[in-house]
Amino acid sequence: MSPRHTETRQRAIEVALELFAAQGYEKTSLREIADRLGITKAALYYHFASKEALLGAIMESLVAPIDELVAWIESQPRTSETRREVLRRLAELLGGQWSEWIRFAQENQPALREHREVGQQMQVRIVRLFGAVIDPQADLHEQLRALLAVGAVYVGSLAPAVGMLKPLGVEATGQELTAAALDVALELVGGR
Amino acid sequence: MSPRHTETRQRAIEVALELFAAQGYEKTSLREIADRLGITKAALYYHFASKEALLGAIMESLVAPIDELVAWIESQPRTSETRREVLRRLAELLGGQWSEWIRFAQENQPALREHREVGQQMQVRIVRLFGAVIDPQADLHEQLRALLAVGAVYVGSLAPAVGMLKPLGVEATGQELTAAALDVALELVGGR
DNA sequence: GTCTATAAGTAGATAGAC
DNA sequence: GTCTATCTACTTATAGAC
Repeated sequence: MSPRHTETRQRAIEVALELFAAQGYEKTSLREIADRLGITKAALYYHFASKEALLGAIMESLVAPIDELVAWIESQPRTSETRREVLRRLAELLGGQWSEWIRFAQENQPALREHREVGQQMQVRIVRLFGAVIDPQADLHEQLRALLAVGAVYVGSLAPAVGMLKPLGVEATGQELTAAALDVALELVGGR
Repeated sequence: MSPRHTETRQRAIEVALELFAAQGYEKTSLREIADRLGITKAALYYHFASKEALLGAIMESLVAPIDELVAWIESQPRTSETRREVLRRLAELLGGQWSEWIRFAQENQPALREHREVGQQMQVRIVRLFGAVIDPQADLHEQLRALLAVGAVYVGSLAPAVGMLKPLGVEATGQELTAAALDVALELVGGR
């Protein structure tokens, strides 16, 4: 059992998230993380029993805000207006505090899949999030539109991060794209 | 210079693509690839000067069909109907022969980014593909709708592969989702 | 074209002092 | 909590025989 709330431990989680997102999980060595923290590899092992444990700690810290949103969602009535509000909040989050995690998850799917408990924990959240937008009573076509609505919000938050806009000659800020994506998403679940 | 068209070389490319897509580039060792081929590591080095060269060879084999589509696109007049046809062909390809590559690229972004020539080669194609759907004369909002249209097709091809459908209780085949995604995409570029 | 053998490096992880 | 030192288990890559 390692200490849960030390300063170094917290910094390690932040640094590791950043490096994992930038270079990938496999490519990032514990030595590199330790160097950035100004400590040694061995010291890092005081805080985390293994590299995988460090990955787990990152997930824990990221899963908390997701749980809040999911809890709020599931406390709401399953109306069309709730679905629209979910999309709004999702767009907000994906463009904001989650953007780093999205990059991280996007670039480390193999690692997350390998470490099962860690990865499935996340999968469950995502499924519940999607579940809040998809009406189980609706017909297939409408369900798929809802699925794609979430996809649109996702793509809208992803494209600017990937630097897809400028090479295309599209003069838009990330915010503009996110807003446009939300428009499209709302339209898709709006019953058209 | 290694031989370009030997049997073993071709099989190596296929096996490597499969393993890289399944486990990630870093996690897959040359020993593992060699074992699957029934040869030794050193023999593999006869065909590819390095691990990175093997990655490059994979890209080469995948880039060819993309170039064909892009060439066709750019030979067509820039009409609204062309854009719609591009989306149709894109959906077809993403659901078919490209699906393995998409998975591969999706899961190996860090590796592809690191090996510059290899990764940017691909980036160029993608930009040209998007460029065929986005009308440079249109206003920003319409451009973003086109961007999201491609995103929808992409998500439509991705979701079934990721196994996102069943956990959500959505009873659809990959084909149905791909078709629905195409519907949505066409709607998005259809002038609302 | 494929092999054996081995070089040279780096990873994750541990022991034990301070 | 952090250190030095070390272990083991790989990895990519090369040299040279067959």
